[in-house]
Amino acid sequence: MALASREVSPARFSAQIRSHALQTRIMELILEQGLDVGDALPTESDLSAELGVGRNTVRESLKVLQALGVIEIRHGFGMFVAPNNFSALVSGLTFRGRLSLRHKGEEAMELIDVRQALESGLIGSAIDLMTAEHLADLRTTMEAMEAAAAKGEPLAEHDAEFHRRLYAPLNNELLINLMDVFWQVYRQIHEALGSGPVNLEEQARVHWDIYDAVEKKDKALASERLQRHFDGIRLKLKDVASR
Amino acid sequence: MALASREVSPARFSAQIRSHALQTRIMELILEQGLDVGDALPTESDLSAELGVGRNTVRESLKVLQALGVIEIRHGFGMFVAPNNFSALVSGLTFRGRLSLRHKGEEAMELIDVRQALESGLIGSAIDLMTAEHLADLRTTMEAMEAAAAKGEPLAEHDAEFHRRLYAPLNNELLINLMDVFWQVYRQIHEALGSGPVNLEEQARVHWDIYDAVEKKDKALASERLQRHFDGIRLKLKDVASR
DNA sequence: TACAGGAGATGGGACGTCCAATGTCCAGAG
DNA sequence: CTCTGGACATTGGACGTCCCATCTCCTGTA
Repeated sequence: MALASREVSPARFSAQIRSHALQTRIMELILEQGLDVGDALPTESDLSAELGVGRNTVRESLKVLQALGVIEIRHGFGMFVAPNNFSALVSGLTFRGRLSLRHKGEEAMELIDVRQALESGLIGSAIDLMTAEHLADLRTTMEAMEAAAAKGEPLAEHDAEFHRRLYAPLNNELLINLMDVFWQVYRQIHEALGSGPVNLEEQARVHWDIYDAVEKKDKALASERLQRHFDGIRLKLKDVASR
Repeated sequence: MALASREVSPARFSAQIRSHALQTRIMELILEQGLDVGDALPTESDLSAELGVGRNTVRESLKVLQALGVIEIRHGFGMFVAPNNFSALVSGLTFRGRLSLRHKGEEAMELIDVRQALESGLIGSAIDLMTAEHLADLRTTMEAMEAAAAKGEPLAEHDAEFHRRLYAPLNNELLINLMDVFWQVYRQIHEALGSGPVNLEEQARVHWDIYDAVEKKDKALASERLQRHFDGIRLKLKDVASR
């Protein structure tokens, strides 16, 4: 990590800078005009005229903003300031992860590490803030997961829901979104590579263990069991990557 | 491959799905052809022909992939699989943060929460893995920060560098990138709102405190001081947002 | 050998044209 | 009067063409 300065030709990114500038101008325009989530943007033609660039160019920027979750584009209707949406990251990160799996799956593993750090780092606060209602929600999710496991259905959705609800007490939408992103990336990578044999009951049991620890408000135990959960995921990933 | 299911997509998001599909096709193409970081993609014209869509359309997708950090586009030369790059998230997150700051600054605060959770949750592992060399790097950064503070220069860069190096031992690039993103977003939001009076010496001192705890390998103390650091940031943000 | 500059390739961008999806609104049926 | 269906305007989606801007590489000259 000694290399502090990556060699960069000065003009090498001029084009990127220009197009990034256009995106920024559009965002500034939204902010300056006081538009809020759900409000409509000017039409493509208007923007094109207002910004003094061709419609194609403005469209490229708009597509980027859409991909970044800044705006929502609805064919035949208009463009609107988008509600919080991090699905953008999923594509990029998934690509990254899959690309890395060609080598040793390092990046995919890093992703799990970050997820683990976030979750086991925050479980304590989540337990502190957890109400009976939150706990009931969590239990409901677990029961659904168990039922799905018994029927041999995939647990993916229930798994995601469990983690979402586990941290709902923190009332931190950014966190939920981030964890969702990580989770989706993991799932997509796993899907793309074809999952090995999965033990649904085992999966459900691990989650029940976590739930029990949370119910008992035993932070240390919950944290440790989360760690175990992620260790399992890591192992699965390593197995897939080594093929 | 190219599935013939060109059936009607009556969904409200058919357009989004179509354009997302194109992006995915390009990424699949990269993965299938075994391209690695730095390798060149086909030219825009080739892609346009190969994918059976117009050049403008393919360009829109390519711009998105560029924004997502998947590819790097160099004017007059070609397009290449990009090295890890998270600058994309910065735009989206910054916009989000500024949008929310107009109201209550919730999301900016959430961002701090996530950062705090990540950092104070991972400081333990970082300390475990920290070598003498890492520590020396950290100290160098601190000395630079102190010098800057003495000269009345802004500490922003040194601050970022400190946090980067603090977690370098984990050898997790994704984590470093994420923290960088958060830091940049925070800084941009702060800039956009105009920062209040800052006490440079105080800022440097807080970081020295953290450094001392790390040097002593006192995980609990380091974690606590990190918490204090973020509490300070949170306070500053609240102050700015309330004006 | 070194440097300047041209050639060729490639992305950047602008229009213009037409297609497709969506919401609105009005006419006509009941 | 109410409801329904279709015409219509609006707006984004896509494509083709043309030309410009920029880069790398190679050639030729000093």
